Parts: sequence; structure tokens; C-alpha cells
Amino acid sequence: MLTIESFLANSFSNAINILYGTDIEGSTLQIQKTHPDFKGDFTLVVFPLLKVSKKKPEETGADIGNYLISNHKEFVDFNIVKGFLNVSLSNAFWISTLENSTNDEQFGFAKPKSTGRHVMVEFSSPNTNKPLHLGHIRNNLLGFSVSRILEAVGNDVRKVNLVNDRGIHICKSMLAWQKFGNGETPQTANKKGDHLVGDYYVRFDKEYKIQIENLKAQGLTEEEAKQKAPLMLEAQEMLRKWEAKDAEVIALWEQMNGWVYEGFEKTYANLGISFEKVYYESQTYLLGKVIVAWGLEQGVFFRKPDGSVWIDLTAEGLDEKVLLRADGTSVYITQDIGTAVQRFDEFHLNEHVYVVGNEQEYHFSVLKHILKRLGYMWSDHLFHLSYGMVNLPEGKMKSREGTVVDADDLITEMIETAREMANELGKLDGLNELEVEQVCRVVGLGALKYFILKVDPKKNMTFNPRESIDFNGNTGPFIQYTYARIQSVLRKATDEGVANISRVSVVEMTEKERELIKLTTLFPGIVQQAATQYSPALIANFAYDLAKEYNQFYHDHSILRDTTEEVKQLRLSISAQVGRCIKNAMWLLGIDVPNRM
RNA sequence: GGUCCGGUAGCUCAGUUGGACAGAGCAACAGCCUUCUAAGCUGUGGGUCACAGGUUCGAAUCCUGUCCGGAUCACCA
Repeated sequence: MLTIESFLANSFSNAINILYGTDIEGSTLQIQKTHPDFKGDFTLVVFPLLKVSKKKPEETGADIGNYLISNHKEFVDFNIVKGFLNVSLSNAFWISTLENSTNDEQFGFAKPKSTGRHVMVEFSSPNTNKPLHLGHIRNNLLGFSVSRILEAVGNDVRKVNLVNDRGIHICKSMLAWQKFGNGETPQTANKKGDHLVGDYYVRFDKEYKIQIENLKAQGLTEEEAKQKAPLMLEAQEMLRKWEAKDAEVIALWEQMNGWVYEGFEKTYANLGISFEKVYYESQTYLLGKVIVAWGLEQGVFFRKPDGSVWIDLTAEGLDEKVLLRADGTSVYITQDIGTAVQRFDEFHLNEHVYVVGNEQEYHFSVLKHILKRLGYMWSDHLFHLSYGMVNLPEGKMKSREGTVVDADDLITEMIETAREMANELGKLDGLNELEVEQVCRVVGLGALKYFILKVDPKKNMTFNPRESIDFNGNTGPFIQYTYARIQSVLRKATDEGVANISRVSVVEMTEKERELIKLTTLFPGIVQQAATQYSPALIANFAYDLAKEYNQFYHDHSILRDTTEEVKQLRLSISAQVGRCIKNAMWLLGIDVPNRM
């Protein structure tokens, strides 16, 4: 199937070839949708072609325009404004384009696994000492959406999660529970397990601070106090016991992590997020040591007098970086080296995407350089999808100051707001409780997901819990509403027995009708672009533009009334196709669309 | 201090590999529902694209410098 982009590129380069005897490189061919203020469907920028035509812009444009309308039946008209050649395509062309896609439910998507490429996307990666918050939500939504986008362009995608389930921070909540918990469990506390554990993490910090203050009162410096506080010493002792596989500590660790996993399960389910595979650091943290030993042998790494192992990356503009501590234990990056090698090996990966915040850019830069030095050719195919922070109007979220927006709370609030809104508008009359519940969930989550995904991943964003989430304007619900409207019309058409809409006769079309068909043809290209740029935001913005355009069309066109059969079929067919594009675009964002709302 | 990212309307954000007079939404104001869903549509006001140079037919976009904000430069993960 020919995309609109390649159809246009072929036509223009054919014209240029015949007229000027030159093959044009893709980059000098600048084709864009014609600016709304001018007549035409697509515009060729002729400035870059003056070198080969050796004529003025107007003459060059006229040459090409004339050639196209006399040799390609799809082109019917053209005009030239300054250096811009605006061409119009025939109604027959647009109608047949529409017809070709009316039965394609997967419109916009490539054939599954058609590229033969294996891609792994790692995201979420929570710590098991506290519940998920707004920052994790951005991570999860991005990772999930990017996975679907990469899948939609034909890759075999594997979504994985690497849970950080060990380390001193985990011991802190364990210790606090042991000391102050009195055997409390999620059941007795009637609380999600991740929240319960998170409370003890906060408790640790509180008690720890008191101890520090006491020690400072006894004359110790801040630094000394932090190091000598009994709680910290105990936590460190607990970590040593964990590493020595002390039965009691391991049992406590398993119990508390179990609580957290149960809690995470619910949050993931609420968000509609899933993984093919979950890795646990407790099982992978020793990976990479063998590779480091080998690299040391090869002279890629070096050993310092104290026994620690390093790599010198000053040639790459970075610093020296430690890979093994003096006592032989590994650090974070050691594990990442190990898991990367293991994964590329096991799954024959062509690409590995890490969805991790931008504060770890340095880390991933180091990781890539190390793997390259070790001779792994695929190191160029590690991609750090680095996203910006989510800030509150007051600034950064700080867990210690209790300004963190909790994921579960936020989801609940969104669904509640959706319900209030729907009630106010009288949208839910005639639906039973189950249907009401479903619509509010879909709409509430749609609002949240869209709000986060419409922003370019690499940008920091501001989230105002009270004001940010809107249900009107450039929002998820606006797009969902448009979809529901379309379904409503299609239902009505079926009820009225309107014939098969996959055959559309050629009739005169209004500007809006042409514009809508044109927009839908751009969808496959947008998906491609979103995949190359790892940007769900492109999909989100496309869906919005399309929905906005459709609502204008809907407002001043009658679809089922006062129209001929031909016009009815055309408009229904356009509606169906727009609905399909919206549905598929939203699917790529991980957002459901309701049949009514 | 070094490196990376950002600075577009009062607020939140778009702006395709440089292209036509910089666009949406929110907020404000004024209109449109006996007719397919008004979570919609239409209109008004709102800009020195941080600043200064440069490159070119053309710069919000590329280059240089300056200012502001963020991240990072741990034997933390």
C-alpha cells in the first residue's frame, strides 16, 4: 500500500526528472500540507529546486504544476504563491483513498512483526519501599505508549520492568516496621501494601532525623551524626545480613516486598499497564561481575591500589567511573552492563529502550561507552528515552515534605471528577451502574493519560492537581467525546438501514470533507514519525487536530438528514474512518474510547 | 566550574528534516441546543518566540555569545 507521502514524492520527483533531467534527493523535496489560507491540498516548496531548474521560482512551479496536471490524472489544479507550488488532487483520488481504507480496522499500523526487529522496552522500574507517584505515572504511560507505537510500526516488542527490590532504602522501611510496626499488616491496617510499607519508610526518616538532632546536641557535626545515628547503623547491619542470606531478614524482606507487589499490581491494573517480563534486582545485581573481570583482563578497565576496578572515560569527555568496589561488590552500572549483555544475547535484540528520567542521562551515557569499549557493536542501539520531571506549581515534589502526588489517589480522583462532571451534564441517564462505572473510568483515565502524553517527553512539565485536569478543550475527553459522537451516528445509520458505506460514489465535496479525508491519510506517517522520535506527543496532537476538525464538520454538515444517498454514504464513510483513526491513535496512547459518554 | 536539556500569549502546551502574516486549550468577554451527543461550535481581546549578533531567497527552528531555569558531574540506585 502506497502512503500519501511516497505517492506525492514519487509524482514530484518524476516531474522534476522529466523536466530537468535530474534525480532529486529526498531531502530537497519539501512537501507539506497546504496552509489553510491558500487553495490546494499539498504544497511543494520550490526554492530548493532552483539550482536544478535554473529558472525563477514562479516558472519552476509552473513547469512542475503543468506537467503534473497533464500527465498524472490525480492532479487537477495548481497555483503558485511566491515560491510555493500548491497542488490540488481530484475528488476521485480522495474518494478512492477513502474507499481503500474503509475496511481496514488496523489502519495506520504496519503488519505485526513485519520488520523482523526485536525491541525491548524497559520502564516503570519502581523501588519497593514506597508507592507509585505522579513521576512513575509519566514513566509508565510513556513506556507503555512507546511500546505500542514501536509495535505498530512492525517491531516485535517486549515490555519489561526491572524492580529495585534490594538495598539500603528497602532495609530502612523493614527496620522501621520491625521497630514500630507492632505486627501491622495491610489487612489489619486496611491499607494497600505499598502504602503501608511507604509509611514505614517515612517513619524511618522521621526517627532518623530525631536521632541526628540528638547527636548534634551532643556536639557531633551534621556529617558525623548522619553516620553514627543508631538507626542508620542498624539499617546497614540489616543490609549485610540480607546479603549474607540471614533467614530472618530474608523472611521479613519477602513478606514486605510481597505486600508491595500486591499494591503495585492494583496500580498497574488501574493504569492498564502490563509487562511481558519482570526482572528483580535481587536476582540480577550480581550480573556483570564476570564481564568486568574479563574487561580487566583485556585492559579495558584498570585496578586501583585499593583493589577497586575503574574505567577511564576522559577520552569520551566523561570521568573515571567505578565498576567494582574495593571489597569486590558491584555497583549499579555493573548490573546494567550484565543485564544488557544478557538481554541482547537471550532475545537477539536489535534495540533496547530504557525509559528513565533525565537525571540519569550521565549514567546511560557511561553505560553505552563502556559497552562500546568492551566491543559490543549493539551499544549504539541502546536508547535512553529520557523524560523530564513532573513538577507541581510550588516546584519539585518532595516525598519528605509530603508534597508527592500519589498515583492511586490521583487515579481515584480523576474517576470521581469524571463522574461529577458527567452527572452535572446529565450524561449518564439511562445507563446502569456498571456502565456508569466503566464510562467514568475510561474518561477519567483518558483525561489523565492524555494530559501527560501530549507533552513532549523530554520537557519538564507542570501538573496542577486542581486545575490541570480539564475535560474540555485540548483534552482526552474531548477526543473520546468525538469518538462517541461518531459511534452514535453510525448506530443511528445502521438503525435506519443505510446501505453499505464502503462504496462511495464520486460527488462534489465540501472543504471540510476533503480536509478530513486528507488528515486521515496522514495518520500512518504520523505513527512512523512517532516511532522514530519515540514521541507519543505526536500521536496525541494528531488525534486532537483530527477530532477538532471533525467537530467542526459535524457542526455544519448534516450526515443523515436532508442529504442524498451519495452524500450520506460519503459522510458516513468519512465519519467511520475518522473514528477508526481516533480509536487507533488513542490505542497507541493506551487510552480507551467509549461508545457513548 | 564542566556537560546536557529547556526559555513561545496571564496559565498549560503545539509549532514536522529552516518555509507562507507564530497556533491550540484554559482563563475573560459575546453569541449558538423543538433537528445525527452543547464534554460541542462561532466570535473578540491577548506575542519584542529570553537577549544580541551571524548564516540565507527565507530563522521560533541552524551557528556564536550573554542572561534565566532545571538536571548531572557518588565506591546511591
